Amino acid sequence: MTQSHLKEALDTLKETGVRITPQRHAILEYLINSMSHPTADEIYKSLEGKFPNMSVATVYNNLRVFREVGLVKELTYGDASSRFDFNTSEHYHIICENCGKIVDFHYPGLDEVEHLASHVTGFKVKHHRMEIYGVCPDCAGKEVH
Amino acid sequence: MTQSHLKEALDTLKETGVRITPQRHAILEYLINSMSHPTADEIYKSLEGKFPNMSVATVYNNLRVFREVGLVKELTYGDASSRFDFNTSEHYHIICENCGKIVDFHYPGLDEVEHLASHVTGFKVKHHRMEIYGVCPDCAGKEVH
DNA sequence: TAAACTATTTATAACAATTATAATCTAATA
DNA sequence: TATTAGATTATAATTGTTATAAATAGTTTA
Repeated sequence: MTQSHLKEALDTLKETGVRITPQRHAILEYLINSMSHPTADEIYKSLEGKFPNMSVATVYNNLRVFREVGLVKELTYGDASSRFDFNTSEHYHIICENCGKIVDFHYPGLDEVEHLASHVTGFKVKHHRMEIYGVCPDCAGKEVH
Repeated sequence: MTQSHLKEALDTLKETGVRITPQRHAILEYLINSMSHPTADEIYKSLEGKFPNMSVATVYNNLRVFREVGLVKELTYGDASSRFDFNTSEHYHIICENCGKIVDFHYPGLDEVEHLASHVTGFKVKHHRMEIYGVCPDCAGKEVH
């Protein structure tokens, strides 16, 4: 499953004329295998064993490239740095306010809300994002008030 | 209406023991009257006529104070800086991808989604956020591809 | 009211995430 | 092989935000 995602992603790069470099391959692979929605810096640190000379700029550059061809989504929450999510099927995120964990949450999609918003505001609606906030089961026990 | 919002907000500050300084009064007033979901810097610039010596730090500090007592919501999108929204009734935002305009959009609230998310993930759900993206009527005509 | 204390503002420095720049390196093409 | 374009690296610059310390204003207590 992971392998097919990677294969498809590489095909997308070929189709859009983006060269597949070792760094790009590794960043993509890491993103696909990671369930943790990593920051650019986390990716950078995780790959420095494999690529001791890789620059942070390379990570940022390529995340931007991936985003531009639609392979990756950038998630911005209140905290300092963006998180990156390999763009598979449509899904939302639920975020723990205690430990920061981000968990995928699949839901049919809110077509109705999009339609209503379009009707009320006159916008040509393209897409939407939603996050749910709460406390995860792990933190629920040890929560401090 | 605006006036009553301001009055209520000042009451909230009194209740929570937060001093009402001229700067705080002005920042609150600006936020309430503004329909544009301003950044900290926009607030700072808008008030420099009234408070030539006010520091940017004051704006940030007080926006944090307001957020902590629930008067203000911080909105973080993909772009560089946070936007601040006076926290009246529950509403969502629809954002123009062309000009960046943010328009309020009222909707009943997605209790059902919160419940489902809670059920599926085991989180104790607190709240959620949603933004809709598209192209506003003003930009729809002159859109470039 | 005066003195002591606390909160707030200011000015400035520090910080951290991201982007820009220029040089180097790699790969593709002629 | 020579030329060119694209990608990476190292580093500097930028920007939004936060931390710090001194100055100021407001509140409380004697």
